[in-house]
Amino acid sequence: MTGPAKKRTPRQRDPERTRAQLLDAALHEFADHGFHGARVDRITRAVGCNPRLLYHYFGSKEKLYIAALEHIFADIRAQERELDLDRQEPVQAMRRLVEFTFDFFDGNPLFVKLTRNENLLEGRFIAQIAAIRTSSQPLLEAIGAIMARGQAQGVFGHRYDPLQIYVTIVALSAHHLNNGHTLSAIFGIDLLSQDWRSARRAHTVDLVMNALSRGDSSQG
Amino acid sequence: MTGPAKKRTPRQRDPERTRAQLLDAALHEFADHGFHGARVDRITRAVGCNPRLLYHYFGSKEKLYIAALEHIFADIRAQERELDLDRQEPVQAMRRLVEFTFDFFDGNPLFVKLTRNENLLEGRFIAQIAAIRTSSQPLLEAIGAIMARGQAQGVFGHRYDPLQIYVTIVALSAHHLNNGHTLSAIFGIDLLSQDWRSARRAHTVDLVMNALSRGDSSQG
DNA sequence: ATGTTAATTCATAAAATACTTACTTAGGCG
DNA sequence: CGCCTAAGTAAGTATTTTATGAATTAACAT
Repeated sequence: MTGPAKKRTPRQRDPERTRAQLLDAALHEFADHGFHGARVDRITRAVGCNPRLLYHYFGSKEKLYIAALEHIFADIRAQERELDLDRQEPVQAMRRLVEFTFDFFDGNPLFVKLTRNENLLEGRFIAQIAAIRTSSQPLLEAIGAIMARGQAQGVFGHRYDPLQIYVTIVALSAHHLNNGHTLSAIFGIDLLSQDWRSARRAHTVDLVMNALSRGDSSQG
Repeated sequence: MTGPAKKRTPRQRDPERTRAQLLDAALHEFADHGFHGARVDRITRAVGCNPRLLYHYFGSKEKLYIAALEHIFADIRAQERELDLDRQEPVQAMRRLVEFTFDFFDGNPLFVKLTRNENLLEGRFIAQIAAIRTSSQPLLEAIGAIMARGQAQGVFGHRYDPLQIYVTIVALSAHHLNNGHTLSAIFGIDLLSQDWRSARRAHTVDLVMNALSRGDSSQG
């Protein structure tokens, strides 16, 4: 019976929450400014805590960055696992993968931005994250399996390298997000508008399905 | 002792050369580290000149960055103009455009890197470069013309939006360069190796031509 | 209640970093 | 020759930014 002792103010003494808030703020800061442009100070101010805390929980700016990177990559793994591609017909499975991939990038600007920055750094930190490789191997195998089944059934034509196909899907899904600002400036059309992105989605699905299909099926 | 007075070291008093060296060093520095990560000090040390000179010629780090961006974008314009797409048969013209685009990105890592960083900055500076929009309009028109001719001749099928097609070409050509480090780390395969890039080239040409063609022509 | 440990704050050290002020020298031109 | 401007140098400085050392406060088991 601790009766009135229960009155703990919610913000006080909540390490997990503080840590989570710091990580979330870091995610946004690194996404918006890159590793070098990110300011530790801005992160702590966004959370409303002391700079000292950041070092208490994460040790350094680098380690915080790595934690953020790891966190965001864990997300895509989780979502990919729900896809359940093996139980569907090849054509439908492939269409579903393409749509999922497109929508994932479209709906996760943080992922897109952090990945871009990590590539600017030549992948210096992603290599330090264990279990990043193992997570995506099943995906490649799933793609290979879909293609093999499709070929056996005669609905798919020439068999491409699964990795090429996956890179193609990602490329078509994400390039306009990765390079939206320069492309928009160059062509005077907003590639990041909802309209353009919707059109891009249809185009992406179209292209991939067209590439895999036998070629004598779909022409209108 | 004015005898050896002729000993003017070649680096002295050569403004054009110094300026060009600064710009070139800046190009590499900004490409390798991004705007925020770039160090003015490193640039001047690479040239072997005094920091003051950089400000003498360019005014500020920002203006130097803009100058570098402008410089690298001037390159692609010049090369694009040589393509001469209107005089070739549609299929060949399109193939040539795809190959050129692929090879351009493949051979210009500086362009790829600077573009990536400019997108990280949300295109803050590219908008300030006049005449960047006008330069790429002819390209879109050329693509539209090729597609119209191809359709009229019956060698191309359904007509896509030229901008979608161009973004597709660029996406397939550049995504593995833009995201090579993360993709390589994830899949455990070096996407930046010469072998993989060669395979990617064939794949890119294949996909684009396949997308445009009527679909009943090429299947082996 | 009390001693221990973890969480938090304060104050600031220490290192980079973009940019300047003040000066020197080179070389074209009358 | 001697002036004048542009090119170049030497040596800062003001400011920002990462990172800590030590004091303070809350939580919790005993």
